[in-house]
Amino acid sequence: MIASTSLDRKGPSTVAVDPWAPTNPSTGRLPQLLTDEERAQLAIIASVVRFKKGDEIYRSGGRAEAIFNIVSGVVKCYCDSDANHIASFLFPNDVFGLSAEGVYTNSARAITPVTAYRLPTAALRGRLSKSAVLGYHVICKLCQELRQAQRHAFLLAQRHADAKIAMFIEMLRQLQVAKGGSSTEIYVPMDRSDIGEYVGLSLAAVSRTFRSLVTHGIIQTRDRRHVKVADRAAFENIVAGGSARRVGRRVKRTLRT
Amino acid sequence: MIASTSLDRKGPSTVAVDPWAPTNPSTGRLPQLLTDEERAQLAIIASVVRFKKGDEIYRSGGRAEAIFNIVSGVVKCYCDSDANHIASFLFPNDVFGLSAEGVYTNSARAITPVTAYRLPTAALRGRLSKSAVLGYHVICKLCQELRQAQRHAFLLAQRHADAKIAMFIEMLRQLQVAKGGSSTEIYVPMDRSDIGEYVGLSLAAVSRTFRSLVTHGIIQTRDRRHVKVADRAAFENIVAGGSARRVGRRVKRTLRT
DNA sequence: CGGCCGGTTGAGTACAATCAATTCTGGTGG
DNA sequence: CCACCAGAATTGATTGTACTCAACCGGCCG
Repeated sequence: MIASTSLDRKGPSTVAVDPWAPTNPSTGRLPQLLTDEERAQLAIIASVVRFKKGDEIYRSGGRAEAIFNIVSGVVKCYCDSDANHIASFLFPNDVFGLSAEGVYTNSARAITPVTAYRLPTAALRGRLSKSAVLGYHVICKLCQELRQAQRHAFLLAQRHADAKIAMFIEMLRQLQVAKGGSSTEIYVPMDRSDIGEYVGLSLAAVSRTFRSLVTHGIIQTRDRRHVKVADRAAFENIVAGGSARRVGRRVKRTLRT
Repeated sequence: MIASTSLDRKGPSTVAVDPWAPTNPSTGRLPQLLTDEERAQLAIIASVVRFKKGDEIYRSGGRAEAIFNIVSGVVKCYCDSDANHIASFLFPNDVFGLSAEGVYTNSARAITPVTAYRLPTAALRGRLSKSAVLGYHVICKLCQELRQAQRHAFLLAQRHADAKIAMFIEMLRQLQVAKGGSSTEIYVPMDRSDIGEYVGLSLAAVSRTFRSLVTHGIIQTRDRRHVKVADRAAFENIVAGGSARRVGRRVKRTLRT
């Protein structure tokens, strides 16, 4: 039950901005929230768990005995009712395991091999009742997730498929930049069907939209999991709500007719 | 700057469930989170503010110097970029004023007359750094808002207008029940256009969908702001993803053809 | 009384869902 | 190493739904 020290990690790790502290010009990268001290403290109550691609981590309605903090890999949280809607993708440094009244409110599954810290809720509550600083850091992280959920809702509210996909790609790009990765070639860890369930489109529509963006010269795809933005101006126009057709051919049909 | 005592309120007030404490069979009503002591403490740093219907409370990008806790009335939080998407409606006992790096991340406007506590962030941070218990209560409330945002995303991901509207009505009903109000006649404080911006439909589609639900006998409308669920079974079927057409006429076109 | 605002209704159109056929890709075993 | 297979992804054809544009209604206020 003690965190393995074979990982070159000091313990659970999260990144987020403080909601209230004004910062100098933001770099796009996010600072580590927890102090080394806190991470070491949390490591004591944490265990390290691994999941294979496709493994279920927990199921909606199950007793919520732990929350998780991702070390490496990608996880999806989804509603298994109805049309398997994906509520969020979670990446290294993210925390997941949202519950209410001791019961998980959604299901989670690894979409790549995953290594994570598992933090029993009982022990965590104990820490939280003692350390106001740790509580403050948790608040910062929750605010971050709340903003992320609102961005997701905004994405879902877009009417045009190309706007949804472009926003989704932009989201991945920003994540990658925040981690210090390349900002030109974007890695897409999830498959088309997961993307569809996240952005609210059918699998076929996702595929068509990618193709359309490519043929309009807005993005390039090296393979299914690597995307580059080719025409940044047009791309950002679409993210802001314009459609590929409008952009591609100078306001073709939308203003005429 | 001191909270007026003319209100019969003890101070800021929030309701939510503890994410981790297992509870006895949930009643649907939510418990007060804060102790009288905490509310009194917060009242010291809070001031009471009032807004008229339509007033802007803060604007996206403005310096976030306070968060708000609603005493009475309804507020909408929205992105003013693009197509005025509404991120959330906020009701009495709710908290709003989400920010990042000291700047509001969306705009807020009163859609009815509103009374609220205004809590300066500086003072609040001071409290949070001292009281782990208060921090824990804030965490509970944030988890609540996070679940709410995920429900919103789920609603937006629905493909059929009637499912969106039915889920929206159900959301209002649950809110009203949680406050101990009637569970039969549901009060709808916002106008059609706000509903459209929240559920991701055009004003016209919202209007049509209400009409369609009425003519199918699923709901009744006393006036624009009062709705009753007439056929609960059919209604819940729609909330679960079925369409009014399928329900109204025994799986008409969806399974045939 | 007239104008305005929120809302309703109608006609035509665009876009994504659906269903289905086909290709691509990565993995496995001969 | 290649043939093969299964699942993922693409593409095509058709249909349905919600958007757009536009006219119209009804209450409210000046």
